[in-house]
Amino acid sequence: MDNVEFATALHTLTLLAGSEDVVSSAFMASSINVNPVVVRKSLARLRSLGLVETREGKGGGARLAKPASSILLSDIYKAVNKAPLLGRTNHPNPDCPVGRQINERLYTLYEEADKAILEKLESITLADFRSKFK
Amino acid sequence: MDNVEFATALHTLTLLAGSEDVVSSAFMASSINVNPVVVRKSLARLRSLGLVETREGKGGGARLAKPASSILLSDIYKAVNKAPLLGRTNHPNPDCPVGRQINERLYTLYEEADKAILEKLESITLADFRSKFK
DNA sequence: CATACTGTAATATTTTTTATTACAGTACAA
DNA sequence: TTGTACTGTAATAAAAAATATTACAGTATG
Repeated sequence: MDNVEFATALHTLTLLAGSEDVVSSAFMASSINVNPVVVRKSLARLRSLGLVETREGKGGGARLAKPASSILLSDIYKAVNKAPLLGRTNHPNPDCPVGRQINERLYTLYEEADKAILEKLESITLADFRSKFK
Repeated sequence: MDNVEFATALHTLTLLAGSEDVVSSAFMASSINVNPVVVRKSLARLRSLGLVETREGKGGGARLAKPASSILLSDIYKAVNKAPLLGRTNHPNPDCPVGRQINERLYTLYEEADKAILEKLESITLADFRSKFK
C-alpha cells in the first residue's frame, strides 16, 4: 500500500532534531540501517507536510522546517500513515447480509481507533521524544 | 508474524452473535470471503481466550461462549494482536547513539499507542457492534 | 566542469500474509 | 459400524506488501 514506516520517519526526525545543519540521507540511512532511498521517500512525505526542508546538490541534505517543540508525533503519523492502521484488505461476500454491511461499520471503527492513536500522539512533541536521549 | 486479521475475527464473531446454534467454518469463510482454514485459525485464538466454543464432528462448528453483551471489542483485539500495531521490524545501527537508544523508546511509544486503541475498543461490546445491522 | 548530493522511477529481493492441500481425529446418524 | 460432515493443525504454495537495489537526470557548490 506504499506505506512508509513510522519508525523510520521518527528516527529521521530525531536525528534532524539533534543537528543544526543539514544531514544527508546516506548518513541517516546508516543510522537507521535502511537504504538511503527509503529515507528520501520518507523525507518526501515529511516535506510535503512542511515538517522538513531539503536542499539538493553538493552539501545538501535535510533539516527540520520548524522547531522540534512545535512538531507533534501526530504530525509524523499523519504524514506517514495514509490508511488506518487497524484496517486491511477485507472483501466480504456481497451476497451475505452481514458481509455487505460490515465493511462500512468496520471502516468507521478503524477510524475511531486511529483517532485514539492520534490523540495520544498529539500529546507528545518531537522535542519531548528527543529529550529522552542524552 | 503470524498475526490474525482483526476484521476476520470480528466478522466471525458478528456472525456468531446472530445465530443460536453452531456455525461451520465453511459457512463463515464464504461470508468473509477467506479460506476456511483462516477462519479456524482465528477461532483457535478466540477459543483460547474463552470467547467462543467449538464442536468437532458432524454438525459441528462454533458459537459464542458467552453473551455478546459481555464481549468487548478489546477482548477480540487482544486475542488477535500479539504485537503492537504501530511497531514493525526496526534494526537501527548499534554504533549510532540515537539508533542505539531509539528502539526501547519506540517500543514504549508503541505500547502507549496500543493502549489508546484498547481503551477505545473497551467501550464497545460485540452486542453494540452487532446491533448496527438490521 | 568535477563532485556530492537529491528526486524518482524501474526492477529485484525479501518478508509477510493468505490460500491450498492434506490428513488425522471426532461426533452424529443411518 | 460405517459413511458423512465437520474440526485441528501442519506443511507447502501463492500472492501481496515492504524494502532494497540500480540507475540516472537534476542541482548546488567549489
